[in-house]
Amino acid sequence: MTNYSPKEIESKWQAAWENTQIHKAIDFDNKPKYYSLVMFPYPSGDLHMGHMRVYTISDVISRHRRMCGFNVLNPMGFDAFGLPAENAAIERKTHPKQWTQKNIDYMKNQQLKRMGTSYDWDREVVSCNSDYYKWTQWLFLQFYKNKIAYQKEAPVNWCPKCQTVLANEQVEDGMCWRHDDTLVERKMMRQWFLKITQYAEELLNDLDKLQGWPERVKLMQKNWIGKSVGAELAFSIVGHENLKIPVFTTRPDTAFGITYLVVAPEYSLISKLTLPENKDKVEEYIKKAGHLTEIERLAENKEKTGVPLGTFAINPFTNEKIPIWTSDYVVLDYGTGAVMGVPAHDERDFEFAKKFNLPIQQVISPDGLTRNLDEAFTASGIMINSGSFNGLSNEEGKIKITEHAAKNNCGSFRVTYRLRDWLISRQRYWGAPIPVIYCDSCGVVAVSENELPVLLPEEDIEFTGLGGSPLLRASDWLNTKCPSCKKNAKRETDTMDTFICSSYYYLRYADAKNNKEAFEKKKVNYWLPVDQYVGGIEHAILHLLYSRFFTKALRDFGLLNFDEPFTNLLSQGMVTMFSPKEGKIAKMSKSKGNVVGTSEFFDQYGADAARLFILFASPPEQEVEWSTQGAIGQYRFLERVWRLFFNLRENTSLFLFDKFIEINIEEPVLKDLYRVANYTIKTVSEDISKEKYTFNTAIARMTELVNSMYKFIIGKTSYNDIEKQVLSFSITNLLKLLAPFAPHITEELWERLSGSYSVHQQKWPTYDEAALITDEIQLVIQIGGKKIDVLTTKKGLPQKDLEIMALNQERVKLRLDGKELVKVVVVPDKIVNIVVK
RNA sequence: GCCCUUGUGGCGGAAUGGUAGACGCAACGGACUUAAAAUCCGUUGGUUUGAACAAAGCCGUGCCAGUUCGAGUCUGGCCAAGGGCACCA
Repeated sequence: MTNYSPKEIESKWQAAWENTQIHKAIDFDNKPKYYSLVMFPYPSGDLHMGHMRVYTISDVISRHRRMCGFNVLNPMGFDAFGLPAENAAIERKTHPKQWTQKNIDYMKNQQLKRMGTSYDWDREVVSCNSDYYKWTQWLFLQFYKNKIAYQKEAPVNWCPKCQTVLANEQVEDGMCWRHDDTLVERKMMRQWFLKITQYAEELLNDLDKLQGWPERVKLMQKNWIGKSVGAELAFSIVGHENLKIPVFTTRPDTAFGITYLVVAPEYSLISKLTLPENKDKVEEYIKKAGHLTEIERLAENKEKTGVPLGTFAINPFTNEKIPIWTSDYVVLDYGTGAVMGVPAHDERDFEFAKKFNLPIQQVISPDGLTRNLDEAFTASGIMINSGSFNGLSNEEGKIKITEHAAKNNCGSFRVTYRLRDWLISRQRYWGAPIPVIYCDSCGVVAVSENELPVLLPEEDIEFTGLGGSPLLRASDWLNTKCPSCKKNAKRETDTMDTFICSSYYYLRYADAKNNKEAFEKKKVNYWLPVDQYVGGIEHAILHLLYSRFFTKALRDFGLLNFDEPFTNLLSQGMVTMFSPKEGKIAKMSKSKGNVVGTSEFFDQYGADAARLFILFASPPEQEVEWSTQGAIGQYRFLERVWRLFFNLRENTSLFLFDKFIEINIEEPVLKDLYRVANYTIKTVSEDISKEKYTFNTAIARMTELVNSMYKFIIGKTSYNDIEKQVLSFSITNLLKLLAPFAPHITEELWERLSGSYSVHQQKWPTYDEAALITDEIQLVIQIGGKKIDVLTTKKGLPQKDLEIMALNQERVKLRLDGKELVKVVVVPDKIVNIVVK
């Protein structure tokens, strides 16, 4: 017997798989297709055990589905544009491209392949290569043509560390998502946006179609989209007969209680609406508000501030003059950028009115009475002080008031979303250039499709990190001719958010080498949607929302035929470990100083053991704490499998055997082993299915089978024919069941067992239903629901017999003495519960 | 503040409303060995009675109620931890 040497066999089989191309996905194959996808990584340079998890989960699924007879697409690529490469360039004076390429080579060959993953590398995509970003740019042009990409001047989030603007989704608690210590600043800038809000309703509604998504992810998206139903009311302005201020409200029922209006400091009409004598104060206020960081503006207990503009509006319901104010508690890009102030029934308005002594008019009451309010009354109630609407419930009032406003031309029903348009320009070099040219005579002109790609200039670029994007100084590149009038013009220097690249990579995999189009429609419609997507919860909104939006927009452009890109989603939990820096268990990451590298462990114990541990230690959605001790435990399990195999081969001339045993097995211990083997096939198959994905219990069941086999063979050196069959059956099927989890050791043992290649091309086993039937059961006897005794009896006895048997047990009799028997509940073959008084 | 999720041994975690703690880690004991490591076989929730390595009892799934013959599992309330949103009108 040789020793189990993972290092040797793992590299041997990795080479064999590559040479024989057994993981190739075939376009339009006869077998049913299965698209298994894992979120492609950013090539940061070094994967650690924390990264292993997602690839392992996805690989187990891919390998299992192949054995089940699917034509599996399991691709891999790199999300290769982005800031770290550029920052590395600034620090180390290398080019971002070289840095990125070096990292990709290392991750691909030294890490992903060594883990035993089964990717079809022929379909690799690298988003920073021009044969990929050409299509990123082409898609941008489609968005532009369809008026979904547009420019606007807007208050944007600026990260001083990234030196660029960020999308809303990329700001967390007022901090940059990449720098949780860096406050995002607010700036007014002219920027490129994608009109994701046009799809808000569909993005929300189609969440219901995503039966295979975790509820929490759908809920997060729902909250992010943030639909509110209400009304828009328009207010005339005293002295400006042709102007109106529209406001959005969810409480039109409180219209009679409006005592003022507030507009955002950035509101476009603000200077027009400001009286000369208020001008200085208002301008000063606007300036101050503009300088606040997001966190200061949103601070929870921040006292309300604001100044009056001096002009008045008319409340169309009461015909009263109400003052117009500006305050930073109103944000420009939600609703209409203006709100109606109803202090009696809104906490924020109440606070504002108290501070500035504005009138408070109660119009909703729980009991119909008016009283002095100490705080805003925000609950439901009856309408009062509301003219002809008095006495209505406020819910009815919402409808009646809006209808009334519509009739009088000062309002309508309206729905608003919290979702904002996606800001996609970035003031950085290492991204796909936005294919647009600025011409003094023609204005904004799109680069024509046959001029693509707009290549990133690579020569003579200096990375200093100062003075904005290096593209601003690449004069040969920057200065160009206008596509329409041929006069001198300048290129757009902003590049695209890298989330654009990752919003369609899963489509490109279907046709990765196509140099004529982004993808052939037929191929995309064949492979997509993705059957199983695996990735981290951190993309619950970001990448997953953007990709859903892309799919819907591309469908509307006629490029594909489906509504949702990812049918099933598995959000795996993070890998944690004790961090000495934080003094607690934390997500494994370089910055927290708690990473465990892959190479050392692979060298000593093998990728198979690492894969098993990471799957075994907890269910996939939960966190898992890395423990090298625990992983060694799985290495020991593999050694046990290895030794068991050679022990049996020496003593029983083990052979490939996967037929069911038809004759009745007499020997009870052997019969039980056969039952356990079949039970293992059943449960592992269930645990690995998409309804469960409980790889931890699947591995536990296989461990139990191995333990049972050890118990069976202990002290035995010779075996009869039927024993040889049962043992061969158990080993043959164990190797197949274990193959997706531990692909190398099973391949090696399979070759030794069968002399053939490959275990990964075997059919997934089925189990012998008859073997699972036992003729004895454990009957539990309870008194008042508490376990008293357990009897082993024949299966299928009548209820009455079980009851008599239970009542005759000594331990039962002892306890029933002097008590009154109320009733006996019998669950056949399971339990007898005796109820006493 | 609003919404969601999770609370089970020393630890990670198992349990279609029916024997709580599968499987693994750690710990301990035995066999093998000159010895150690490795391996194989066991023990391991707490507690009480008992001379006992015999045997038996009681308690136990965050806390308090409820439904049920029976609750880790279902319902309501509370506590704690984690996550999402947040001056969104």
